[in-house]
Amino acid sequence: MKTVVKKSRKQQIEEKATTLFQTRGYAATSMRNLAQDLGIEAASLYSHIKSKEEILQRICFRMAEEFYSAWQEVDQETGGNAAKMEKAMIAHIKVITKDTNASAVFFNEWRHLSEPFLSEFLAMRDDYEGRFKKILKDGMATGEFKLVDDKFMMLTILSSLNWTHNWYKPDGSLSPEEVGKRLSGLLLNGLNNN
Amino acid sequence: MKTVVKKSRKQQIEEKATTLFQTRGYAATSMRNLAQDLGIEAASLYSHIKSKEEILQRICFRMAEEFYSAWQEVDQETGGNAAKMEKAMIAHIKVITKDTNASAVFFNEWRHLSEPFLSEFLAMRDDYEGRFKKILKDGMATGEFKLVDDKFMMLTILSSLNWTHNWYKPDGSLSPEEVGKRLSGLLLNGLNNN
DNA sequence: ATCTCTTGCTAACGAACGTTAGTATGTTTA
DNA sequence: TAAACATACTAACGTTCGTTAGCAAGAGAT
Repeated sequence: MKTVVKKSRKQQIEEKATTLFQTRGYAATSMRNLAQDLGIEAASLYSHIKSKEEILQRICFRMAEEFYSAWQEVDQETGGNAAKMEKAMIAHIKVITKDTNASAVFFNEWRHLSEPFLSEFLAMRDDYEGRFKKILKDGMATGEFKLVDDKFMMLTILSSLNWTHNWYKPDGSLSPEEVGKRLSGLLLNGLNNN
Repeated sequence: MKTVVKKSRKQQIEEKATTLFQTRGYAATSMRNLAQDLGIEAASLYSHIKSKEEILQRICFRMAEEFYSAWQEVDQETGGNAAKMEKAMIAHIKVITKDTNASAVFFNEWRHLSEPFLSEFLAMRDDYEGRFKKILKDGMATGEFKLVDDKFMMLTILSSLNWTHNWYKPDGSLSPEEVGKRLSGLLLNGLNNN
């Protein structure tokens, strides 16, 4: 026996929109496209949502929240900075892989947010990136890490992590943890066989 | 004395469009936006170009050509696969940093190409990615590289490289070569201090 | 002097856009 | 049973979109 949890219409709209925004992009997705995919008229959407941009806002800020709450796991790590970095990378990957469509929208479509949401979004991103930089700086101070430009390094790490939404398949052989471990192993120890 | 090379109007249009496509996205950039930035009327654009999409096509395929011709340098490398990989990464970074705006369009807006251009574009991308995978496979066969999933590794490398267009500033302190060397050093040897 | 090329204009086209108003119907709650 | 809510409709709004037609003026080439 399985219990069917009924999704609210608003949630259904958000999910279809996420898929559409991911494949066609926010600006190239029309409300009529979205309505058609749901089998209703475009005007009917407005019984459930306030505007097209509201959908984008909800997607972007929900993802931001998920990245933030996943970080709690990282703060509990008491080992060294290498261990902490690995935890951070795995936590980050877990969030991305849980919903690759929403992640794609989060990473690619945020620029279509209007003010003040855009500024708020960018401030959160800066803060989040700062957390990675802090681990790097701490690890360099203790000698765990090589001395590199922390911003450069942070961008390299995050770009590798953030790209996973483009190729990760939930039905594939790799679990999110496994992907995170491999990525951290790679970035921390390199490809060369020493 | 300096010689002023007069740019054709078509070229000027392409350059302004590149900047606009990069900041607002292709779909969210209107021909009236573009015309206004050039100080003319939207209809006047059509004395020089056939369509909005033609501009996107020219940007995308010009960049593709540049990535391909930069690869010649890589094929001349006679050292090991680690050296070859470094050459490939530097060549790739050089192309990106030469025009970060066009690179951004190339990486983010190609999906708005219509057929048959979209298929042609994707085929080229597959081929290009295959070249990186080949170096990885060869290097793993000779024992230079650790045994990893070559596709996974290729995606990680290219995502790190391709993100540079987002932060590289030509007037900064790092030359393209320097960026490429640091990135390859990082990915080949890792961050850990051994 | 004529022709062609470049460059730009005004006016307008049909289509698509996001959104609102007003209404109807069935379902849940009080 | 009545009120409230959820859901969807038709019709239409004002705006913007990419693009075309037709015309005009200046520059360079023959």
